[in-house]
Amino acid sequence: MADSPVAVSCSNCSVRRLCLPAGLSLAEIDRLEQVTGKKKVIKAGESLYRAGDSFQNLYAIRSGSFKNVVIAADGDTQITHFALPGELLGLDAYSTRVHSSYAEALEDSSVCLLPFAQLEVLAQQVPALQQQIYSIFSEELRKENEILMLLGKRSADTRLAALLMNISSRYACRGYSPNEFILSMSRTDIANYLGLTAETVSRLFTRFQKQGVIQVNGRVVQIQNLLGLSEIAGTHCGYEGEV
Amino acid sequence: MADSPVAVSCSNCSVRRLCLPAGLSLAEIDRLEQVTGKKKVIKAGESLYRAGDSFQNLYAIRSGSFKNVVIAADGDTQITHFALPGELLGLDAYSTRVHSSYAEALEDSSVCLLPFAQLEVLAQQVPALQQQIYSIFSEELRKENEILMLLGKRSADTRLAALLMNISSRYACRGYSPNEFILSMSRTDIANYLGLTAETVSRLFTRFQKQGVIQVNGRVVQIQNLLGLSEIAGTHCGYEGEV
DNA sequence: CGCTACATTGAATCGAGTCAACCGGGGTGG
DNA sequence: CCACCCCGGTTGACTCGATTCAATGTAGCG
Repeated sequence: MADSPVAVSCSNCSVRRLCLPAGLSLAEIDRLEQVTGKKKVIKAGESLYRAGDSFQNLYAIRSGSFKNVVIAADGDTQITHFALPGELLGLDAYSTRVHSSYAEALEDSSVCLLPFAQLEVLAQQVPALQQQIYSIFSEELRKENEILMLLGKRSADTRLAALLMNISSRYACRGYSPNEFILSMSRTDIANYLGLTAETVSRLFTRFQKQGVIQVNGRVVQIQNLLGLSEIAGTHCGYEGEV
Repeated sequence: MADSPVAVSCSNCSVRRLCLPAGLSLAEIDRLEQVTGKKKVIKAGESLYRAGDSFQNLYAIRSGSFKNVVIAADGDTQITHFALPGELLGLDAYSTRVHSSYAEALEDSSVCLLPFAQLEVLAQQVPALQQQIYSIFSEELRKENEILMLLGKRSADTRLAALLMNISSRYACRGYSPNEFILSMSRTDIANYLGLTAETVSRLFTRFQKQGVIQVNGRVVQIQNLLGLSEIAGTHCGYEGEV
């Protein structure tokens, strides 16, 4: 929401290190910027795309955060990802040409539109971009594997601790404090993502607080004992090397 | 195991429809075959690659089946995928250049080696191949999302029913009977994949049998009431459109 | 001011895990 | 050839973590 109306450019974007331009030369970034002209602002609670929408763009988050949600045939939902600045949304729609999930802003946010048809052509000409796209796809797969491990094998407290570690380290990557942050998602969202109920998540927050590993006040979280938290997470700290 | 020693070629491969050549012209497949020369046979229980191995190849399954397993810091494992002929293994290692998971043959199997460095160069020249690679990556992401839903939200019986539906439909895609098949994985593997214990899986098999939806004898499964099974799976049949 | 949505807390329930015993087939070695 | 063991699978009894249901608290907003 605090975005000035200046032209969008990767070269002065604060998350370029984490985003599509990573690993590209200045000349290559120049060419990329011819594709990434448009910016879009999304208010908290609004959708960037919906399940069923035709696939046109990838979206690179400039600021804010999103939840990515898949919907089962019976209407049940599962949050698969909390996305932060620098991350790409919409990758899973490429093969079917239709979005099978939706992305909803957790706070007022802004994104770059990346028309995939154009991006594809450019990647054909710029090997480094091609490689970066593969890299992002591959990294997404690796991250999903970590979450599978969390949902398949871990107890409730381990799951929540791992999520907190993960968010903390991703904020740190983006230059924010790893020890104090505001969760942009509700307890219900956290519970959905972790395969738990909101009640369980709430109880865990108060338990962690009693144990002295964190301090919670609504959505404001301070980590007071990072080591303790990582022990609860079982050294699966932030599910390792997450961005 | 039943593979003759003829040269590997995509054009006469029974799973080319499901694999990398899908959507390529004959001329393009010709070029692809210059990259995919080598075949490798893997015996049941052996690894195709291990966690920590450097990333050199993608592997396309010609025959047999594999489990893909991620390993946590504490040694705990999670099967993320049961892979069948036509599917690609190793995609998640691209970004780090190191395999973070391992792939183990569930039965005697054979694979094509796809040196990624060469594949990448070829994809740069052949847009249809480029698109097929994106498509496979994207499809993998979509499939993982379905599994997340399964692990995050579903009861034990729903999980197993969904897996059976999934395997059934994937066999059907490959020209085998959807109603009678031999599971190539152990109960323990199924349990690990579904986030359950072997005991629970075993109990479910006998319960499904008592309910008359399937007939089980060790690893031989006959589906007797597909509709009933899909109802237990909650219409999340085979987690939709799986290959 | 009161409505609504989100969050917390408590008590009771239940699904799946744990622990342990047992079965049966296949391979090994005496 | 048979005895034995080992491993995968099955079954039962008990336990426990997380859900469910319900009540209460709290903050933001028209």
